[in-house]
Amino acid sequence: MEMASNFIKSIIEEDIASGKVREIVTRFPPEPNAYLHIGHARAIITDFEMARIFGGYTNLRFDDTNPVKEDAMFVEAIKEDIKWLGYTPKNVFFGSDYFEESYQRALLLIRKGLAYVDDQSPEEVSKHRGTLTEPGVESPCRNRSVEENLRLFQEMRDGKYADGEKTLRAKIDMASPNINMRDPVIYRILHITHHNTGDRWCIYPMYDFAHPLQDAIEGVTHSLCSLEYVDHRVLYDWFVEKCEMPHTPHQYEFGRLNITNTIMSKRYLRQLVDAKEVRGYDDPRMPTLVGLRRRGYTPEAIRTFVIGTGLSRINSTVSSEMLENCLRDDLRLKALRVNAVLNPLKVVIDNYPEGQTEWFDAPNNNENEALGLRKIPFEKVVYIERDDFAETAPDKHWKRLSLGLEVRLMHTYFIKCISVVKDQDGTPREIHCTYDPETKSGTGFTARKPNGNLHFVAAGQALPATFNLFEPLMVDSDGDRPLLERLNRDSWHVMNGFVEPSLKDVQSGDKFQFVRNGYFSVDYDSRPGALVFNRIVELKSSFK
RNA sequence: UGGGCUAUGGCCAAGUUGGUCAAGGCAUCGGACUCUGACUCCGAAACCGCUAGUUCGAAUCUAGCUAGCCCAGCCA
Repeated sequence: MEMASNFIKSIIEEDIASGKVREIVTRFPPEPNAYLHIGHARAIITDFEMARIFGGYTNLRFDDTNPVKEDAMFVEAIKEDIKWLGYTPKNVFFGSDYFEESYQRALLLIRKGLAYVDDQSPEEVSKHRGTLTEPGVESPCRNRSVEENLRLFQEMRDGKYADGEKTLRAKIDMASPNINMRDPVIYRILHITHHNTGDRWCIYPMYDFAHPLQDAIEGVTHSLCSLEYVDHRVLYDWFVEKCEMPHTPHQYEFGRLNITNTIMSKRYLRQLVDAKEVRGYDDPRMPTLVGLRRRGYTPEAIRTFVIGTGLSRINSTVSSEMLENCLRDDLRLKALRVNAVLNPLKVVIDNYPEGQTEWFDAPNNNENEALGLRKIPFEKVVYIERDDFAETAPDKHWKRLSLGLEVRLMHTYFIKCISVVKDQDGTPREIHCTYDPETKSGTGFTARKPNGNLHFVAAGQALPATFNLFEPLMVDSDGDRPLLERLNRDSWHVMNGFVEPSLKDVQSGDKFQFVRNGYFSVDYDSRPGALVFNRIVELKSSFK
């Protein structure tokens, strides 16, 4: 699937047409402090696709300028997720690779009288910043001499000051209506060991200063980010210009991607894990890439979803059904369509010989012959879904089994229900049927129409299996109450049933369509003899 | 009158030298087909946030208005 027309693509096309840029270079700059989720997928896919479409390339750059928040463990996880999505960065860099250069550029700013060391405490800085409607007040340190600033900044670097004691600030405009321009802090003191640079530095650049410099150093042409950075763009441009960067990157912003009934913020996801409301970041109900992967989502489905939802300057909330549809679409012709009974009801076929097993050919995918055939067994005792039987048909639209009605067990025979054995409470324990040898599949029998086609599993050949069915962790319609209050605590249902024998040797991650039910993926915990399947999505159904 | 951004059917989203019926996807509702109530195939809905202008003609131009989102971390 190709990306449709969107405003960023148009900008790039114009830039190429006008000769403004020759090769497109983008970057994906995650901060290594969390697992990636499907919201990030939009950024990743946009960054990589934009470069790919125009024959350029994309760098992966870990934005590790704040050692208090970051963790090397996420570096590998993020690399893995990007690879899984199908992308390969041209280079893998770290923001910390540019600490020395950033430092030199800060020095340049100081020499040009465009940066100064401030002695104010964080509280004072905050107080003097002003408000949305009132200008800020200038720091008493604002007009220090270049020499003094140079000396102080050197001392900051040398570790003479404690955390928070001093900062380096850009000298811009304390009265700017854009608060980002009110002398933003560009270096802060942090006596902490950095996962990459160890104890080499105790001053670290802020995002607003570091990011444009990193982009410029790498030769990024189009620096794509989300809408909340619109107000930072003027600062971005200011730093590139004032620091005299030899290359001028440009920032473009697009809206974030949200999905209905899906929690997407780092904070909430962490909360779910910490509160043990889910089994970890790779819980199949989580919107993290590791969670979606475990659930069984394919990278292709995620890519078509992201590309299909388009790109604009609106923070959009796309229906989760769209994502589900992308998964079905991806697996429709790829997945083997096999039989699984999640909630079994025993069916005894009275007139079928005891101990006999007949093997029938069944297409693995009736829309894709290339996937071939497999054998499925038929026997005297089989299982069907409990939902596929009702003692008396509820209405004329009922296309399943009932007393006196005849249905086809797919790829085998018609069976007719003649009696029901019930438990004390009235629930059917088993039902008795007869089969009609005349109706054998493949013989071209057309004398009667069955009242439906049911999937089944022959009892003697059935493999026991566990099925995990999922619901959203929360529902949007629950309003604005705190997350943990509107959590759906019954979002994971476990069913125990059977699958057909052809599934004996499935491997973790294998995907199937369980006929008339949905798409399933073999869970990581699945073992031969103890199969575990996760339902990725249900099949659509017009059954009411 | 702080600054910035946005506004096209239920949800996304094309469309910007003004002019064939305002793409497409998801969802929804009908119908056909079917050895999956799946798939597939037909059919159905918007006058483009509002108002007033410019024009033979505007979603596309102008003015005013309304609504939503973002910004006061030594976070990113």
